[in-house]
Amino acid sequence: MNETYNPAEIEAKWQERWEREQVFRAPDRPDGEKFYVLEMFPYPSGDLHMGHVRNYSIGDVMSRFYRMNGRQVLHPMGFDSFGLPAENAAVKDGVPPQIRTPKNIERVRAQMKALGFDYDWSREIATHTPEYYRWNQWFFLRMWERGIVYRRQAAVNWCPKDLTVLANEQVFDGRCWRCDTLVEQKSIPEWAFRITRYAQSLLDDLALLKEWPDRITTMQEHWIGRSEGCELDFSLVNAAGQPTGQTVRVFTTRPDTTFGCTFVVLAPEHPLVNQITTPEQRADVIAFVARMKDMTREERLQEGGVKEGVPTGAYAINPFTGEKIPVWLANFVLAGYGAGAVMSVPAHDQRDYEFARKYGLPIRVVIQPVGELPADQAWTGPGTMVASGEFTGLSNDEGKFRMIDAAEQGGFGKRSIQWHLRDWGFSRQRYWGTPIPVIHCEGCGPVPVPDDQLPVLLPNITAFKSVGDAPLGRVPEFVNAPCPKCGQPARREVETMDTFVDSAWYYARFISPRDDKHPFDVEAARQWLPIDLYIGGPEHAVMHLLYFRFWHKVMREMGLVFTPEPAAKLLTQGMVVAPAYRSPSSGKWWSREELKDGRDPETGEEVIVTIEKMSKSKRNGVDPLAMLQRYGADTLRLFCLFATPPEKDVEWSEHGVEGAHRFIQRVWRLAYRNLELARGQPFTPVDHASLTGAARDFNARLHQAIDRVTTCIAGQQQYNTAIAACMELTNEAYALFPESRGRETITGPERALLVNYFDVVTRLLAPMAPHLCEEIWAALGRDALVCVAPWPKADPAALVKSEVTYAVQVNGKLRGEIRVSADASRERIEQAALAEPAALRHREGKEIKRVIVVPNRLVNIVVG
RNA sequence: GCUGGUGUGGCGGAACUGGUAGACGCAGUGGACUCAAAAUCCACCGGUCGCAAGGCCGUGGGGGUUCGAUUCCCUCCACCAGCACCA
Repeated sequence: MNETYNPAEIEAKWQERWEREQVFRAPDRPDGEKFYVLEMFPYPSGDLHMGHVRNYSIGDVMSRFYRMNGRQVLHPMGFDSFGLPAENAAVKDGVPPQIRTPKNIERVRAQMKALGFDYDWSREIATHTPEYYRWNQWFFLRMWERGIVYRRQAAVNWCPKDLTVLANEQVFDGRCWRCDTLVEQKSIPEWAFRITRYAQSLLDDLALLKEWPDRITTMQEHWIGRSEGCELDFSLVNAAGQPTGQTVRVFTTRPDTTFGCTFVVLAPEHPLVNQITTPEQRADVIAFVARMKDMTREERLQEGGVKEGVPTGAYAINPFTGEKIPVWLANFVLAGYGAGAVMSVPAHDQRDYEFARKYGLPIRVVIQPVGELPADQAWTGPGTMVASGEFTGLSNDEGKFRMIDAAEQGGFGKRSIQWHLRDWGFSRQRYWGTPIPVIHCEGCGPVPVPDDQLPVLLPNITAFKSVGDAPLGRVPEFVNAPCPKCGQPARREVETMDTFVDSAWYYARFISPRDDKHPFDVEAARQWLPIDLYIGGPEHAVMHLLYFRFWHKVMREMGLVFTPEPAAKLLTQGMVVAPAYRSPSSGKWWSREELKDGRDPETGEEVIVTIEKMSKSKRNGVDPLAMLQRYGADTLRLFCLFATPPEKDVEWSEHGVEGAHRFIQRVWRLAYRNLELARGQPFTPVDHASLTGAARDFNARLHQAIDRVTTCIAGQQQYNTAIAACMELTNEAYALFPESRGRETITGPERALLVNYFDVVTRLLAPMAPHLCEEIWAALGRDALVCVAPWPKADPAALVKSEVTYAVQVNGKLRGEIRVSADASRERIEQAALAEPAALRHREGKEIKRVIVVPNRLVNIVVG
């Protein structure tokens, strides 16, 4: 230990020793209480950003904390290394992904090591390697056998910039989740996972996720979107009322309002549109359908809720009233939901109401609320059924069930549940992903590649162009293959898998990452899973986290895992944000350095300052490597943890970093200055009862700090307050052992307290600032590493207070304080409070009505 | 519009189960050390009235329950996030 704190030197030293001694290596199977902590693995883009540093720092605290608490810890790391950015970069600069990716992984891994994270690197995986993706293919085949994989022709979300299909979850506000481009609709064949088969269990099991943030489970609940109701068939008739033999099926959650249904509306894409449109309406209908088709889904929904429609000229029979009602088309009816058709009840549905008012369609009230019907809008609440034939007089709740029963008996309807969740279309028209193990044969159709031919290797493409078809189709050696069934020449599937497939099960691969016979060791997985703590950003609330749960349920059915859910606890950490500067006229982003006196350097106009997530495009990023060089890993980590609780966004602050750095140096200086006194001394239990004065207070603080830090980390996961407790303790140590105090005066129990302070503070801080603590720990003469030292335990005797401070209030207002011994009787406390001079002043001349004594807290004297 | 969340000093944030609001850090002010500066150490640091002792106000606004409310209830406001014509 040197006089000056030199992070570069000590951090490299300890990282090297940790690696040499393999201290973070997890056993194949845990032989005690286990703790599996996992951070969402990164896409290796080349350099870590601050968000990663924060995410991984949190995981590292938990991992190190539980290791010191005697758990068998599994804390692995890998790379989500397939994906578009590498491929898009290749189009730009010609460096193919298979060259770029391993280089990037090396850089990122080195950066992670420089930050001192305690990963078990022997378990590293990278999803772009055949050793990994062959198991994606293996799962694909198993899921095919189970009917979970299928091929469909569907209207898909197409990102024209990334040139690929996107699943529903991957579209935000009509834009691509990755590049923010407006998504188009396109009809092409694709592969899909039947995730909807698991909709009910994905929904039900949210209840098991008690340690997931509510907002994440709520978002999933909404996304899965279960809606209960019934389907009803409406027979079609012509204008003269003669049956055409066709029926249109609608879905409704409000069968109780059917007597008020005065028209039926189809989606413009509804398959019946062509057949039922009358000649008189044909021109209007064709124009309307064409106009809707030209609009993106986004535009169609965007129009501020303007309802538009056109009559088809056809009519339907309301199955309950027998009445002839018109059939319309409207923009607000979606082909993809329910039956693509609705029965419109304008009196009791706001959309239908607006539509009916606009086009002069009849509005018929069939549910009477307790009070008045609202004016100028639909009544969508509960009530009594009126004008509803035999159901009149029932509550609408009961009517709902009776009418479904009637419809089922009449053969024109049935109970039905609709879901917002769609199947997961996972084929991607790109190169850098897992090849889909299928061969298309003219005679046999799509044929799965047999297991013994796995992996289907990704061919080595080196020339990239930006075109809208799958690049693998341009590699004849890859495409041409014999049909596994009939042996005739056939063509391989040229699309690749969505990279969310890779991340759907990687947590299980970490259990036995080198297994070349199975995706993972089932017995080891039984012991290691579920993940005890999963940490990542909330942006994956309904993409990754839904697929990940789905895949786990499939694996459970396959007998590979044994818990209903993959992760017991989820911690969603906030973003790292910083001020960003934008010109109001050009919309151009500037870095802080580029600004001239806070103004746009080109136009001189005042820039708009907003707090934004750190990003290259907004030019407000801070490079972790530069910070690492300037302050060291411990400071950087400590800042990320101290600034704010983990779920909140943390605003980057250079001042804040300096504060963290200052604290580290404060601990360092105190240690260095007292090294001679403390070296070679073991932790010495001190008899608290024998201590007096400042020494006694200090010992109490020391043990309180142990308590606080432990509950802050294990309980509420508030690392900011854990660190604050260490700072307070250090401030106390400075007060008791100031620099001015001669070393020779620190003897006996005081010397033991000094030693114990270092002994405890290095262990308490070790999960957060591990290198600093190793260095001081070693300087104290400890042989073993602090990262495997046992977590300190508070001495209960030191936590018991002999004297307690009571606040004295008069009518709830603080007036003074008294100190009484901890075992004082209620009467003694009351007496002392009544004698307190300040309180006395405030109640003189008034009658005491009541005295409230709250043990260990306060005395409130109520006067009148 | 719906759902969820948040609102505390100049700033980031603390506060157990209703019990002394503002821990800890940042910024700021003053002092010690220094030839000087930096670094460091110490002290002060919500507003307001007051020379002071001390008083009054104060956790988005208003109301309520309570001896006592940042915490519980009602209501309003602001901001953030997600979903959004889902029948």
